Amino acid sequence: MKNYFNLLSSVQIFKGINEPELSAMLECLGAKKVNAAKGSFLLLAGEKAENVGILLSGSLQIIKENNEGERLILAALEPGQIFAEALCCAGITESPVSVMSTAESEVLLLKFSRILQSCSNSCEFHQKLLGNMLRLLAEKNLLLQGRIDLLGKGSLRSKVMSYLDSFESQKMPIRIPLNREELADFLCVERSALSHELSRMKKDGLIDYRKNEFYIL
Amino acid sequence: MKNYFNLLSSVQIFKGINEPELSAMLECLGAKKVNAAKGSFLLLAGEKAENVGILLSGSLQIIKENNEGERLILAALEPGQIFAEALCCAGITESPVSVMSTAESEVLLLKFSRILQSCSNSCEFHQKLLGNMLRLLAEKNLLLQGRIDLLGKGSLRSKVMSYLDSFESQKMPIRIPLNREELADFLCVERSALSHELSRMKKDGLIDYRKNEFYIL
DNA sequence: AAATTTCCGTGGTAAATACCACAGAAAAGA
DNA sequence: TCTTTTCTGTGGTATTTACCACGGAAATTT
Repeated sequence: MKNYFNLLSSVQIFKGINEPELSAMLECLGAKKVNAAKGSFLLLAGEKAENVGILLSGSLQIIKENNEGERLILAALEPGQIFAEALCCAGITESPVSVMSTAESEVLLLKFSRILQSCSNSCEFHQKLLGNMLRLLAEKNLLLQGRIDLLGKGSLRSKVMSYLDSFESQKMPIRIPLNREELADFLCVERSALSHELSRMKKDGLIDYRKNEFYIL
Repeated sequence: MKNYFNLLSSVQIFKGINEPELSAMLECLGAKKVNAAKGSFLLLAGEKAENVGILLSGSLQIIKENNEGERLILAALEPGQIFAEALCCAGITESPVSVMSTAESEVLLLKFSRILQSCSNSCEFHQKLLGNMLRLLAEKNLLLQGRIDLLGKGSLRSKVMSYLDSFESQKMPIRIPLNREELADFLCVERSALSHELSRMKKDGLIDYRKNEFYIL
């Protein structure tokens, strides 16, 4: 497990916990490393999530199938990210989503019940762990809230402005990390409709842009 | 404080904690009851939230002002509901929202730092409290996620269907708790556009409804 | 460099939704 | 009961967005 220390120490859920403590904790938490072949599932919709997962290597997708059988990709996970934490914390008995490995992946599973209960060794870092967990959930909460604000905007134009405003703290050539198609997906609109609106906004003197460098005027 | 025991025991954050334990915990948590006059603010945008609030009586609104100075009401709280928990847990130093009392209100404030640290009395119910907190945040998380799914739907028709589907476990006359205007707000569309689409859906044989009783056909 | 692929803007049309106005139904009050 | 107010549906028009098709720019590959 030690070869993953660098990665694990960068995982938000273990923030502020250093190596010797971490090793003890992993023991406490019933950590189990599993390998997932490409195309295999770490969690199926309908199951109960008993473990919080940490992706060590490879890649995962969080997938939701609607009643028409269409697969919607809710998120693509990279190494270091965690999954199923909200399901565990909420005690959901029938997961609405599945987790699929999209490559040969290594995953660390932590028993959620052990996260909650202070372990028999009563290791002093449970508190830190719980604080981290709270912070993670709360941050995601605020992130989701922001996304709802944005999606609730009536017009495509205000969605774009909201999106750009979310970078407000930074200096002006705003370099957005999404290409047009990804931005359109994020704003839940058509790519070409987005392009149309962007050029209208440029014509109206609201913004300027070249590829993914934007300026609010 | 005792006169609020019935209310407090129904507050999710105290679920599973009975009266004698609760009294001790409130001490632990530095609970402080404050009265808020109508129109006064319990938290201002830009401040740091240090306390988790529980509304005992009266009513509160969570308000966000955008850069055009328009006030958007994010939520209206009723007695028994809590607020500022996500801000506290995420350690946000500049709240993006304000909390205003819209009536003569009584509020219980709990120091967040005390929630996190196991208190000197090391009362055994901190663990339960933390578990409740995790659950609350996670449930809200999933709720928000569902709302994003819905808002991301392209058409008004699929928004309506998503909304109705969310009641799927229940038997058929689905009684929705919102009137047309509120439903329109929730779906982020115009009320009259919603009415138009509803009657089209009825004409197309997808649904039937009378006032707020709906049937999926 | 040439060829291929991906990305992006644009025109035009169809469809969806917003917006306005109004009227009847239902609910609340007097 | 009568009045008043709120809620809901509907018609009509304006606006917005989706959708399709295409071509040029930029990046990638050969």
